[in-house]
Amino acid sequence: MGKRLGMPVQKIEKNDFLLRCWEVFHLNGYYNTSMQNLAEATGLQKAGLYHHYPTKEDLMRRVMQYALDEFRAYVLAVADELDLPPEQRLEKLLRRHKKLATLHRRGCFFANIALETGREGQFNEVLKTAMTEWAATVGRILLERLPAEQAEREGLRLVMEYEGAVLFYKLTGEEQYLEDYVHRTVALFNRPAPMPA
Amino acid sequence: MGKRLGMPVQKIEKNDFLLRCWEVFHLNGYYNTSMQNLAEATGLQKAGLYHHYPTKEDLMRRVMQYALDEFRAYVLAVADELDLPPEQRLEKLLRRHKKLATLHRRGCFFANIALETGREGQFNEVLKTAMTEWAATVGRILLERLPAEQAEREGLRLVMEYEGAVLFYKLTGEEQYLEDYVHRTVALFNRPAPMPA
DNA sequence: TTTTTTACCTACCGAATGGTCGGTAAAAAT
DNA sequence: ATTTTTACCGACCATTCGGTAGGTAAAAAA
Repeated sequence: MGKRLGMPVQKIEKNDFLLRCWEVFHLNGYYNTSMQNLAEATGLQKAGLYHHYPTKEDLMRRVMQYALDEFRAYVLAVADELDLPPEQRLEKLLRRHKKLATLHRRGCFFANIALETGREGQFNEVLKTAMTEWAATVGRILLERLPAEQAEREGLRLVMEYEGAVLFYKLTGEEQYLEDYVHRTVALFNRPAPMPA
Repeated sequence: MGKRLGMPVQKIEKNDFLLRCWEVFHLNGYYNTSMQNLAEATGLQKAGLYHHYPTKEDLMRRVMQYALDEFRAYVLAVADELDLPPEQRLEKLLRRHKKLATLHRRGCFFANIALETGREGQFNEVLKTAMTEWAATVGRILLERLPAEQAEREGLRLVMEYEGAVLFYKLTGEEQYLEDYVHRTVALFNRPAPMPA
């Protein structure tokens, strides 16, 4: 697929490479992942990594961009499946995220890295983009059933609540926390919305 | 203050020691904190730390227990201030947690460590205790205004939403996320509770 | 007064860390 | 056919890592 030009035998496709790095970072966190770990996971040698990326931080930044792209394509894109009614779109979107979170029982990649690096951290820009975009996307779905201002607020609130649910899931291993979240969110949305002004 | 017996000149009080370690762990995370960092923060030498705690993991475990004790005494204890009406107790409790979260802009210590170490992590037991105890405490306050089952569910949900708000706060630095959370939570609680069955 | 116990230090260990250097081989460009 | 560009590797580097060994000094116990 898509051979790039001017290269001798490439051992691994770029997207495959980024995926494997993402898996390792997601599993171990940023600081607890070594370049050696990444080399083993991708089949390259450590120096091979440095040929493509000058530092670990740069590599991570690239991985985060990749994760954001995948997140958009796999989760957020559901919001544009306009053949479905908004309630079903919301549920489908939430279930996709749930599948990601439970994949290796690692929860939300962005939240993990955000809380690990945090305080004006090196990756805050991408992380901020991911989270706000997510909240905005949920808000956009809600817009079809709720007044504009309320939809936006509620989209943000739902994402917050979801991240909390993931935290409890990660701690306990109980998928029920996520399942309950999806249920009560969908239920909330299937009603005429008895929210306070 | 409480001199312990059978000791030569102690350089630092035990609680002061644990507090300083907690600060460092809270600021840098677990993996990104070295024993050297902790030594510098406490005024001891590295080997001095190992005299008191056999491994970094053991030390962290002790710090987490300390954090849990402080959390109980400073935040959760508010739930027992029965001279206040439950609404005010809830708000006071939330504001205390907010003060902790904004202290060094580091958010919730327990959530940070949970998401960093996670997957059947070394500290999950204490973390689970902290989080569920917190949710239960909020639920106990709500019990005075809501039916039992609903109070428990809502206590958990409020904690989840709070952790999500902290995540956004950490990413953006916007304290407003936390302030909004407190406002809408207290507002929600000051009404006759229009929750779905 | 001697012995024990404790708190802590200096100096060190092997392993792992992020990162560099100088190659090699193959495809592509000339 | 030659040169350039690229992907990658083995070996290495200084530093830091978690952790240990052996000692010193002082308070407490005997």
